[in-house]
Amino acid sequence: MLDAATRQVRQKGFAATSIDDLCRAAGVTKGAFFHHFASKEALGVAAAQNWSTTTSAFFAEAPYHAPADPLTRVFAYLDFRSSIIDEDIAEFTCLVGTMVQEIHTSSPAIRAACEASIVGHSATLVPDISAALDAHGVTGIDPMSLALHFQAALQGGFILSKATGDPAQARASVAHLKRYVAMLCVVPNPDDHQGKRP
Amino acid sequence: MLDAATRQVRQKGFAATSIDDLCRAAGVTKGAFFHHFASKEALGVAAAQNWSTTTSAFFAEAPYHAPADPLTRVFAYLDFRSSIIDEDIAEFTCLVGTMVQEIHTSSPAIRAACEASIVGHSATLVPDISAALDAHGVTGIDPMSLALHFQAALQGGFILSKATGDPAQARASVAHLKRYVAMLCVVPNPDDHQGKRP
DNA sequence: GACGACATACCAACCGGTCGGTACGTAATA
DNA sequence: TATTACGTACCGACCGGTTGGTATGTCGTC
Repeated sequence: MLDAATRQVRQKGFAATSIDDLCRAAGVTKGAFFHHFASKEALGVAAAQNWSTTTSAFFAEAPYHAPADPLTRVFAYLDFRSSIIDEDIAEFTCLVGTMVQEIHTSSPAIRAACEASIVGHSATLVPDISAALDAHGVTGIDPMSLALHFQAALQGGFILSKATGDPAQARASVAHLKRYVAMLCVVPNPDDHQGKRP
Repeated sequence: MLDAATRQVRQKGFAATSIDDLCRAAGVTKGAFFHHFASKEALGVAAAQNWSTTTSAFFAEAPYHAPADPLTRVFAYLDFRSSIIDEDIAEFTCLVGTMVQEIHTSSPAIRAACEASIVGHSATLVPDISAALDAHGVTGIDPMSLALHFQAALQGGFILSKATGDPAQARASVAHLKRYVAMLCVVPNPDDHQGKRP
C-alpha cells in the first residue's frame, strides 16, 4: 500500500495520485484504504514516515561506513549516493523532496514529515563530516550546514535529471560536491585519498 | 493570466491548480481561457516559456554583469541569487523546477519547456564561468557542468526552504557554492576578491 | 456579414470521502 | 460447549462537489 503510494507519487506527484488508482495498484478496495488512513493527507504523512524509516535502514546498512578515516567515509557516502543513481528516474528520486514541493503550503502535516525525513538523514552525516573537518583543521564550516548542502545538491540534481531525462545530471552534481569537500580538506585527488595526510 | 498561473503553481503545484480557480484569480471566464489555451497542458508550456523570457530579461538587467573581472561577475551572480531569496517562499522559488517535478513523466511538452528554461539560463553563465576558470588556470572542469551545478544547488535549496519553511536554507547552499568557486579558483576570501590575483 | 474575441451554460468523468453492511476472531457468560 | 456480545478488518455502492473540456451564443469591428 505505502509502496504503491511511493511509486505513484514519485512518478506523478501527490496531487495527481488518486486514491482509486492507488487502491487498484495495491490490489485493495477503497474501504480498506479508508480503514487504515483517515484521509489522503494521512496517507501522505504515513508515506513520508515510511520513507524515512526504510531509507534510514537502507543507509545504515550501506558500505560507506566501513572506512576508518572519517573523510574517506564522507567520500564513500558521496560515491554511494552517486552509485545508486541508475537509469530509471522514478527509482532513484526522493519521495519527500517531490512531495514537499507540492504541499509545503497546503499541508503542514506532510511538510513536517518531509522535513523530519530530510533533516534526520542529514543529521546522520554530521559525525563523519564533523570528524573529517576537525581532522584536517577546517574551521568556520558548520557540519550540519554542509550535510544539508549535500541534500540540496542531491535534490537539485534530481530536478535536473527529471528536466533533462538524464540521470547523469544528478551524478554530475555529486561529483562537484565531492570536489568541494576535497578542496575544503585540501586533498588533491579525493579518489586516491585513504586517510589523514602526513 | 500567466502571472496568476505562475503564482498558483508555485504555491500549490501544477496538478492542484485548477483552471476554475485560475480564471477566478485572473478575473477572466473559462471561455476566455480555452480561447487562449487549447488545454491545461498548453497553459503549462506557455507558463514555462513565459517564465523563461521574464526571468532571462530579469537576469539580463541584473547588476552582476557590471564587474570587469569574470570571476568577480560569477561571485556577483551568486550574491545576486542569494539576495533575491526573501521571506516569502512562493516568491523566490522556481516555477519550472516545481512543475518539472510533477509532470516529468506525464507531460513531455511541459518537461521540454522546463528543460529549455533551466538549461537556457545555465548557458548564459557559461561565458563568465569559462573566462574565470581560464584566468585562474583551472582545468578539468566543464563550465556548463558547473553552471548546471549552480542550478542544482539552488533548486535543492528551494526544496530545503520549502521543507523547513526557512529561506535561509536556500541562502546557505549558495554560500557553499560561492566557497566552492573560491577554492576552485584559489581565492582565499571571495568577498575581498576584486580581480585576477597577481 | 464574416470573423475573431470573448461569455454562458453545460457535460461526463472523476475526485476524496462516507456509510451501511458483512465476515471473522475472541472472550466473557451461563 | 453453546450463546451472546463486541471489536476489528474490510467491502463496495454511493454522494456531493469539482475537474478539464465543449457547444453555443453574443457582441464589437473590419
